[in-house]
Amino acid sequence: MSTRTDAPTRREQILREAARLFAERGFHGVGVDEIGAAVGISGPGLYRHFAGKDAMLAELLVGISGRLYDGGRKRVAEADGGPEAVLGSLIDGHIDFALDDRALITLHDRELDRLRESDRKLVRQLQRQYVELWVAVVRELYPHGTEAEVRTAVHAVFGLLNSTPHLGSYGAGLPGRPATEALLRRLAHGAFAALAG
Amino acid sequence: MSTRTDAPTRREQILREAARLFAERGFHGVGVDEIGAAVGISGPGLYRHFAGKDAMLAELLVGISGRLYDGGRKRVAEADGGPEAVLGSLIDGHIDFALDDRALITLHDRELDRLRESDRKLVRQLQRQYVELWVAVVRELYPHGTEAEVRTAVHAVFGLLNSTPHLGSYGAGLPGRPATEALLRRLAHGAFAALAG
DNA sequence: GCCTGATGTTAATGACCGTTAACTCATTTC
DNA sequence: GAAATGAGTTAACGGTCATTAACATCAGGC
Repeated sequence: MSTRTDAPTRREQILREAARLFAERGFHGVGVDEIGAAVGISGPGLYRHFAGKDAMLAELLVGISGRLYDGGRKRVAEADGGPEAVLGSLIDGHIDFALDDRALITLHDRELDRLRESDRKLVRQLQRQYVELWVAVVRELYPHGTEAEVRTAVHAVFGLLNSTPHLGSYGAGLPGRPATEALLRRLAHGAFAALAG
Repeated sequence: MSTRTDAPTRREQILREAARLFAERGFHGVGVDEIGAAVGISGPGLYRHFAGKDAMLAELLVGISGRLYDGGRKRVAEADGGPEAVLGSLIDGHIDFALDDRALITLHDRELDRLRESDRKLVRQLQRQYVELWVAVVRELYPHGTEAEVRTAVHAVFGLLNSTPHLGSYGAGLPGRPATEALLRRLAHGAFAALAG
C-alpha cells in the first residue's frame, strides 16, 4: 500500500509506453525495438523484464479489465441512495477511466484475440462480470426491459463513453476535460432514460 | 447501372472475404494466402486483381466512408419534416449500416493508419464531411450547445450506434435484428434529447 | 578485493510473409 | 486455327521482426 509517489519501476515504464504504442499503431504494428527505444533501452533488453511481446499485451489487458471490474464493484458496494445513485457512480467511474486511459480502452477491444487462450478467457470473464454489475443495476431501474435488451443497451452506453479516443484526430476545438465529463454523463443518463420509453 | 442481381465479380468476392478476415484478426494478422484460400484461389493469385494487400484495405475503407457520406447526404436532401425528421433519418441510416456491415465498421476505425498518406487523407475527409452533416442538423435542433460540444456528442452517438460488433462475443441471448434497431434508435434519440439539458 | 545478480549491449538465428518470376491452361478474337 | 489475353499455379527472393546467444558493466555483500 505505498503512497504511489515512488518513481515508476522499469516494468511500469515499459508497460505505459507499450500501451501507448500499441494503441497508436496496433500490436503487430509496433516492434520490440521501438518499445525499447521509448524507455531508453534497446529491443532485446526488454526480455529482462518480460517473457516476450505477448506477455506485455497480456499484462496490459488483464490489468485493465481487472481494474475496471474492481472499481465497479467498489462503487456498487459503496454508493448509497438506491439504484439511481449506483448507476450514476458507475457512469462517473467509467468516464474517469475512459478519459484517463484512452490508450488502454483502445487496446481493450482491439487486440483481445492476440492473447493466449487462458489469458483471453480471463479477460473476457472480467469483462463479463463488469457488464453484469451494470446490467443488474439497470434492470433494477428499468424492470420492464428484457435481459437481452438491457445488456445491449449497456454495451451501447459503453460505446458512447468510450468514444473519446476517436476524437484525437480532430485536432483542437474539443471541449475541456470537465466539460467533456459533464457532457458524457448527460448523454449516458439520457440514453438510459430512453429505456423507460 | 446493373440491377445488382448479377453474380458477384471475383474482385467483390475478394473484398468481402478480406473485410471479414481483417475485421476478425486485424490487417497484419491475416496473410494473403488466407485471403486467397477464402475465395478458392491461392495467395499470389490475388495479384491479378489487386496491386497488393494494401490496395485491398484502401479500397475497402474509401468505399465504406464514401457510401456512408453519400447515404447521409441523400437522407439530408430527401427527408421532409424539419430537423427532427432529418436527424431521425440519419440515425436510421447509420443503424442500418452498422448492423449490415459490422466488419467494415470495425475496420473503419481500427486500420485507418495502415493506408498511404493520400488514401488516408481522402478517408478522413469523407469521415469529416459525414460528421458535419450530423453536426449541422443537431445544432439546428439544439442551438444553445457549442460547436465543440455538439461534435463530441455526435461522435459519442456514433460510438453508441457502432457498439454492436462488440456483442458478437456474447453468443446467443441477443435481441433480434428489428428489436436491436428499435433499441438503438431509442437510445440515440435519448442521448441527443439530453443535449437540451 | 572478488563474486554474484541484475540489467544492458550487439550480433546471429529463424520464422513468417508480401511480392515477383516463370510457367500453364483455357477462352476469346481476328 | 494461331495469337493474344486473362486467370491461375508453384517456387524463389528479400525484408522484417521476435527471440536467443554471447558478451559487458556495475552495484552491493561478504
